[in-house]
Formats: sequence, structure tokens, C-alpha cells
Amino acid sequence: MKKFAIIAKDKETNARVGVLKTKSGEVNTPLFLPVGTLGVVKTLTYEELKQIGIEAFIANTYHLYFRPGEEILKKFLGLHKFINWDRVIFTDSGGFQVYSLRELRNITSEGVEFKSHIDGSIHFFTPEKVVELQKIINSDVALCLDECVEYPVEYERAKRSVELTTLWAQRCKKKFEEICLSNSLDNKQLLFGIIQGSVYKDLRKQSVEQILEINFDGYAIGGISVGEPKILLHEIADYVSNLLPEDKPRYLMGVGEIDDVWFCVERGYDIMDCVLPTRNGRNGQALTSYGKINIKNSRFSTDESSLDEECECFVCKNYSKALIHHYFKSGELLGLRLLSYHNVYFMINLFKKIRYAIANNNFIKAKNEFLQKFYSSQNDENCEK
RNA sequence: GGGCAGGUGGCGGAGUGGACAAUCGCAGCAGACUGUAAAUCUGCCGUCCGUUGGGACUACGUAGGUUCGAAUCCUACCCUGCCCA
Repeated sequence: MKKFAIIAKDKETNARVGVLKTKSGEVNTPLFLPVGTLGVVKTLTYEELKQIGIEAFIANTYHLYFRPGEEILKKFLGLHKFINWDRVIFTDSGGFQVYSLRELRNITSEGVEFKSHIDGSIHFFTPEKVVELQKIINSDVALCLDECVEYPVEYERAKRSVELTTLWAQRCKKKFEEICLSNSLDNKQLLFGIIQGSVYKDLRKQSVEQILEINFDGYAIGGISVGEPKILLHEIADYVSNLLPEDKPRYLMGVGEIDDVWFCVERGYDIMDCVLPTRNGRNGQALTSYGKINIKNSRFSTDESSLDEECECFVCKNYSKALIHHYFKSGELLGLRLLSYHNVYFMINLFKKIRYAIANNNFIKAKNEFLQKFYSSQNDENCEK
């Protein structure tokens, strides 16, 4: 059985609809992964995630290693049982923490030494260790340890990160296969390789070639959306997409702005994840059909309408902007939850629309209509001021 | 009636002769956030003008005074709290 099957392709673009098979079931692509770093999509219950209709989320190996820690994860035979979630879980390797915690780490070719962000204690992560941890977490899709570099970054440093990422990918793959061989009970976890290379096309090309050579179940593009201008993000995403094989899932890590999502799906990306719906939700931003709004703005204090008149989620059916505004201004936790729920719902719904549009050969039209509505209204708001 | 303490920007509260339009916190207003060290961070916050540098005006209970200069010193008054009669 193929692990990834493309079931529809847009005629005008490279956008495609597919199905990825994992040990916890199938997921439909293009797929949006909410981020649940510590095994939880912040503020939301698993019942709510199911109610929203999410098929998968991505947790983080680095963070789960610290809390709850290996022993507890082993005791529960993995994250699924610990959190009582039977759908798909991806795990990021900790490569992003190599970037985001760069003041607390030290890289050698052997691995990364982290100073714990929690208590300052020293921990050493190797590619092998990260694979083992993901086996313990027992996620459905594991990611190789990579070195995600910041932007801007000098060419030579980006080149070294590509080489290191390749070396680590080889070691991850080797360890992964060893564990699979020694444990015939469960060898259905998927392993994705990660492409690096910052904004340098030749390095991206080199990285793609080297990672493809190792052969993974899917290919992730990392080192993007780390502060580079949008034009570069698009340029690199576009460039790399043309180098990737058709028959494997393509995962663009960390991308989740609305226009970026459409842009990247159009180029044939199948999976994306992003903290924005949840983080920005906790910070007061709501995604709506007519653009982003900041619910904390005083103009919503008496607004009786829902966040998004076109949204079917329970928040939009039951809560006015004025009420959610009140929760935010008062520091009531329910506000964080409601916007997180709504925003994740919005993203999941967006991806449903995208899949539908591709399947019906209507991608470009759907994209233009969606984006025009989403962005024109923000302009209107600016004009009013 | 007497004694003591105190009255500062929307609020709390620093400042006790020049560096004060006045520390700081809260509230308020806005912005940011892209594989989550984030219920976080940043900016503005007397009034008016200026895109910036900056400028003008009004202000530390009220009214006078001393001084080159006062939120800061002096006098009187008003008000608040506590204590004594």
C-alpha cells in the first residue's frame, strides 16, 4: 500500500489533493496542522479539536522530552494514550529549537547541547536520540533533527547548516531503521527529512538532492518563515517545490499566513503547520472571512455581531464580538479559548475549501475570491481611519 | 477647639529649590506575532502644532509671597485622615 496517494490534481496549477496513510489513520491533504507543542493545542481540549474536525496536530520532541519526560511517555506507551487522542500526531524534532533557543545551545557535528529553558540544566540531543524520543512518543510522523538557521544568515553558515542537516538526516534514517528492525510490532511510524539552505537557491538544491538521496516518507522544508521578507519566502517555496518528487508529501514547516497558504498549496505543498491561529488568538487576533481583526480594539466593545458572520463554529453562533472583547479586556481566560477555537476552525475550514476547490478544478478562482475578500476588507478598515 | 500627617497627571504613588510635563505601576489607545521559553512583546499616553529633531501653552489643593528660578521654601485659607478635648 502506498503511504501517500494523490487523488486529484488541479489542471491549472500544481495544487493537489491527497491522502496520507499513517498508523493512526488517514489524513487528507492539503493538511493544516495546529501546533500542540506540549501535546496540547494551547487552551483547547481534545474533544474540541475533534469537534473542529482536525485530523492531526504537531507536537514537539524537545518540549515533550522535558515535560512530561521520557519515563511518563514510556509508561503510557506514547503520547496518544497519555492524552487519549486516537488521531494523527506529527512530532517536530527540536530542530526549530536549535533556532529559537539559539542563545541556550551549542552545536557540534555530534549533536546539540541545550541549556534547558526551564531550569538551565544541560542536555545533549543527537539525531539518534531525537529518533528514539519520537519512537517513545510514538508519533505517526516523525521529523529528522535539522539545524534551522536564522534570517539573515551568511552563505557559508547556511552551507554548513545544510551539510550538518544532511549528516544528521543520514543518522536519523539509520537509527530509525535499526529501531524498526528490532521492533517488528510497530514499524509504521513515518519519517520525514528536512530541507535547509536558507534563502540560497543553490544550497536549497544541494539540500534537496542530498535529502532525497537518503529517501524519506515525505519531505519537509524548514528554515522558512523565520523572519525573512515574504517575497523570499515565496521565492524559496516556489523554487524548492519544483525540485521535490511528485509522489511524496511535501511539508512546508511553519507557514500559516493566509496568503502564504494559498501560495504554497498552489505550488504543490501538502502539509503546513503554524502557531499563528492559536498564538494570535490568545493575543486577541481573530481570523475572519473579511480579514484579521483585533478583538481588543475599543470599536468592538459594543459590537453585537459574531466574529465572522460566515463562520459556523460554536463561538460564532453564540458569542458576540462585544462579549469576547469584554473577556479579553478583563483578562478572562475564556476569551483565549474562544479565539483559539475559532481561529483553528477557520484554518481547518480554509483547508477544506482548498481541497474542495482543487478537486473541482476551481483552485485559482477560489483563491482569488478568498484572498480578495480577506484582504480588501482590511483596506476598507484602514480607509475608514 | 487643639495636635499630627497629608493634598501631584484617569487611578495608585515617587519626587522635596534648577537635569520636571514630572520615576514607576495600573487603567486607556494602537501595533506586532509564521516547525510556541509567548494569556506575550513593542510603542503612545497633560493640551495643541510638527513626518523626525522639536515648538507653544496649561499644570503638582487655592490665593499670595521669597528667589534669576518653586511641585519642592514662607504666609493665609480650603479640604482629607488619625489622635486629644
